[in-house]
Amino acid sequence: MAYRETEKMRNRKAEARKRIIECTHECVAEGGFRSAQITRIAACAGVATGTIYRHFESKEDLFAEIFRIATQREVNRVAEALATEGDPVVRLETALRQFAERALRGPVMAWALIAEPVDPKVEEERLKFRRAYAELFEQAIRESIEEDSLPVQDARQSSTCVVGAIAESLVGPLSPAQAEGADQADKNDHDPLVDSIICFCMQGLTGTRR
Amino acid sequence: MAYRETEKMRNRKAEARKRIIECTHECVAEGGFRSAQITRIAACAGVATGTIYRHFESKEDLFAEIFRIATQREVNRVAEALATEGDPVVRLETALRQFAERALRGPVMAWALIAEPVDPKVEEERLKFRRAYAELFEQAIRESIEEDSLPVQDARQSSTCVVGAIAESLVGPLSPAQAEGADQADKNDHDPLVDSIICFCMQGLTGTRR
DNA sequence: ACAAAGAATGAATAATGATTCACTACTTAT
DNA sequence: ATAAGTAGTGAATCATTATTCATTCTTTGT
Repeated sequence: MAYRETEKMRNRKAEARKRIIECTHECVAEGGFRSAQITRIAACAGVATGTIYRHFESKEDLFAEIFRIATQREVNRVAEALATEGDPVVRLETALRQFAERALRGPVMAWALIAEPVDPKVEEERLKFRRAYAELFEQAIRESIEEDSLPVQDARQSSTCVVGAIAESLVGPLSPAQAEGADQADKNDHDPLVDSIICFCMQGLTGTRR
Repeated sequence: MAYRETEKMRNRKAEARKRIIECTHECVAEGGFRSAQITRIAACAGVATGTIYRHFESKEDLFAEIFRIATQREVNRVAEALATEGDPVVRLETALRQFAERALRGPVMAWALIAEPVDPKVEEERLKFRRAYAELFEQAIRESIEEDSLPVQDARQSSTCVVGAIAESLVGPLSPAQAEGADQADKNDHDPLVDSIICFCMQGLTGTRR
């Protein structure tokens, strides 16, 4: 009875774990899950490959955790935008814009979260992610319909279309613009591209020219 | 000087090649490019793995060819629907419906063509595929704008949104419905799901309630 | 029937990348 | 200082697949 886990050790381990998570996030944001190999992540975090496995059961588990974290952040932003007071359609538009802007700011990560093929455990997280979005957008659409701010429609389906329209708009730019995309990252909040996407989506929802 | 390639042999080879192509198509339609391994394809086509390489330079080349063929078929259908006479907006709607129905009928193949990550040579084909669609839908949208049948908009962007809305609508059903999807394959031409997608898209394009 | 040429074969090889594990180094309590 | 226990290491292993190539089988012209 000599060694007993102490606070100091717990902290150190927690830090290592955090570092691994951050590096994985970084790798995924750079090239998607596909390019995030354990070896690369380990090197980036400054630990041995084996160390990864002291902190995570498997690559799948690690990825699932990354996914959960990244997703939570996105969903929270949208939820915030939807939680304000005022015209429900305006709130919806704001939330969609939020979503589109964030996605276009980090297209590789957005693609990884939305469409990149992943292993089952990660896919499971993705389903929760989708459900979370569905609940948010759908709910907002549904409320708007009840208030006669939107015409009657299949809220779930409309929500899907909206997410798809935005996703596709960024998958296109993905192959050529990957490198340059990072440059124009955080400067302008008023991209005409976003405007035209949002315009399409809002028209799709409202059936009203804007 | 004994053996000289004869007509009979040429035919036999051509048949083998065709069989390989068909089986590859089948495998891709079943589980995407990812699940189409050379061994599986060879087994399905009733030849040895090595034989595949007598007909195709590499897996990438084979896939590129499959992609080209499948794509050509899809694009042709849409082109046909767009080539008719009459109200350009109606033609557009018909073409979109065509596209959506076909995609939802074979969602795995559609996903493979639209969004599955693939090797560079295949990705190159995908770019051509995208360009072909862009040219079709965009052109139609552009013409409609000129005739004042559609409000002024970024035709390229709208086309992207439309493709995305449809694609996302089928990616959702993909994971759960894969198996059952095949069953309801070719029966009904009037799916309410398609209706609501098309409704959203047309409203997105026109800004008019329908 | 025979020999020359090509086609087909599939076991062996190569390449990639996740995971393990025998070992070392470090922490802690006595 | 020492022993007991834990964390970290990274080369070795395992698994998966594309690709090769020495060998066998077929076809063809004489």
